[in-house]
Amino acid sequence: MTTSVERPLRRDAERNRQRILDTAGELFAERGLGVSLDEIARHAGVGVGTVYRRFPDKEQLIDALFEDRLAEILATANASLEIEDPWEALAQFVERSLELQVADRALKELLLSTSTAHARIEQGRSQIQPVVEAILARAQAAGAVRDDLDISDVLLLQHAIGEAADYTHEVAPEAWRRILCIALDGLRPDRRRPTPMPAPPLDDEQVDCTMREWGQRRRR
Amino acid sequence: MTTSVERPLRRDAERNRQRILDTAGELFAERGLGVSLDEIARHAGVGVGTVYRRFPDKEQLIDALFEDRLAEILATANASLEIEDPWEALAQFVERSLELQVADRALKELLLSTSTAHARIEQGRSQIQPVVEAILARAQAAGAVRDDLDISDVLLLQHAIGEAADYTHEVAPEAWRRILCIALDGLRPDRRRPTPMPAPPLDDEQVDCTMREWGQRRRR
DNA sequence: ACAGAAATGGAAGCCTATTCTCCACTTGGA
DNA sequence: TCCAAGTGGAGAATAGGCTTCCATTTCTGT
Repeated sequence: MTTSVERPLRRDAERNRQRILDTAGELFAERGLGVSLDEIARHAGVGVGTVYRRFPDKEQLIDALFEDRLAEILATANASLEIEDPWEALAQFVERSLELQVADRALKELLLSTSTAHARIEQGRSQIQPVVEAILARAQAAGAVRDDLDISDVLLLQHAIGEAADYTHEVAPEAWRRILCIALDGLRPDRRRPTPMPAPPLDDEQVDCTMREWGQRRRR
Repeated sequence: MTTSVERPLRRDAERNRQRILDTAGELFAERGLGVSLDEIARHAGVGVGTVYRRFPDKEQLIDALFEDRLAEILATANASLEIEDPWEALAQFVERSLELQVADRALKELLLSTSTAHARIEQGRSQIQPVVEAILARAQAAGAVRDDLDISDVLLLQHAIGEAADYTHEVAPEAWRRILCIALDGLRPDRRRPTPMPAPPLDDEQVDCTMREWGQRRRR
């Protein structure tokens, strides 16, 4: 290998590299992995050429960015495993993990799809799975969750609720918590009263806005 | 108006028109409103020109197709309103409406977004809303549903579960029923036992396939 | 202060995909 | 038989993405 000696970047280059990483992080978070490199460059105040000089292609930029975001979810899962109440552990994990996904659209996309292009991210995900399994198993053993619940249901619920969050994101950024509340209530083996809703419902105008906004986004 | 006399189409033209409508219906159902007119023409075995001769643009083709599909949902809602048990009425409506949406991706897209381009469809949707409101109000009056539930939650739940259905569609087309089951259990004001799940969970391999497949679809 | 290596910007080339137009040709049916 | 109605599909127009290239600018060590 001729590139084995890593010579440090020139100071301005290092600054630009960081700028690109930061900007890409923000744009991906806001609008998903679809954002073009042209746009990232523009927002970062550099030329496209500069982006390509640092990151051979889009995939590698993404890898560089999201490795540690996945670690965050893993940490969340582990933290939940420490919570004494087995039900609280599960509920907290789902809620916290959804919060992260809602705050970062690209993270959600990476979490829910597999691609051979992102080996390192793939690996991050495979570390999370067993922890979630443990959280679920414990809750089930304690009789805190319906016992026909499967780990795949947890994944699907996250996808479903995450999508609802996207839907209302611009208009009522907390509305997804209502759906989560309903879903969590549905996970309990028995229940006397509904859990109080953590957010107000959408009014007619908000529903209108949401649908109009969604229509426009689709059209793009 | 010079076009007031509607002269009938030549027989071959009428046959082609129907072919286009049928094919478009199938393709839209399968892959959503994103399908191109070129593709519709190819599948219908006609030239693009023929499509444009019959339908000035894509919007009008869509309008022509989906007016009666919306009527179907309206009929479903009205039918549910006839059901004696107020809880069953709500549950059946949500389930049946989701079944229609799962079977037709384009229908789902139209149902959840607003666009000035589709006035007639817009109008169809506005007829459905009050019926759903009535179904919900009745269930609430009977104490069959948690009373902090709002009509907007029903919409959001449909969006969420419909999306989950899309996610697993290729691999486990019935999996969404599990999520619906959980959500419906979450809507009840109290509950001693979980409702039995209506479908088996996904196994590891199915989860893998789902995620891989989803990753590929996104990339397009 | 200067040489020269490193880094830069962004126009340009090259994709792929879409919607929609146009017209030489074919076909149905009075 | 004849001609208005109908047809197919090449291609214009538009849009948007990724990637390359190189004349120019900026840094850094001496």
